[in-house]
Amino acid sequence: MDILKWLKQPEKEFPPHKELGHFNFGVCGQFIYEKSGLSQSTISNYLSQLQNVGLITPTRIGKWTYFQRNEENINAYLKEISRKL
Amino acid sequence: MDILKWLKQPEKEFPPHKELGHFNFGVCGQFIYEKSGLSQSTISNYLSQLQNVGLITPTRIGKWTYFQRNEENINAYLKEISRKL
DNA sequence: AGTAAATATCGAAATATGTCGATATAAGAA
DNA sequence: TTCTTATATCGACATATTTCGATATTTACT
Repeated sequence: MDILKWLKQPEKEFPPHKELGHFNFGVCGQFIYEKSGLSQSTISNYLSQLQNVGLITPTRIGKWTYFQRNEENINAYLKEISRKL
Repeated sequence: MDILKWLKQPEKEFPPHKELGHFNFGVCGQFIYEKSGLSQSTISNYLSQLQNVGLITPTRIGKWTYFQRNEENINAYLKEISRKL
């Protein structure tokens, strides 16, 4: 599952958001679900775990929730990994 | 389990090797086992998995097998992780 | 109020991982 | 050759992770 990777370049990986017209808040869950090939519940579960550990930040706008990378925490996590390895 | 981390600075983490007198080939499995608090079979299993994926390199000398970090592969792995994240 | 779309939650099943004890193998020492 | 020590392998079990379908919740639209 390459969700975090996809979120690096949303315009490259996903169709445009009809309502919003931009990716400033990341990508809506529906698109991630559709691209993933997994079930909606599985993806929702993934996304909420990524939220819980702080690697992505959700923004709800109307019916949609957009998910964007939290670069700060991702970098901190990478540093932690490189300390462990 | 911080085996890879321990192997970064063997002189700091382990007693000296009686027979060898240095850590040029890394640290013997026995010391890693003793420090770990896990069973010998578990540690041997860990070590062989780390070998299989190329993150450590074993050197058998007499009765002992010494394990050292494979910095090249560790760095490649870190890069791969940072691409995925 | 009623319906539809996006997302979240719950419980279950399948699979993977971590860990062990017992046993095997390899090498040096007696 | 036999014994001891270091390491590897095997089979089993417990726990964790992945994934699902069903259902609940939230929000907008009719």
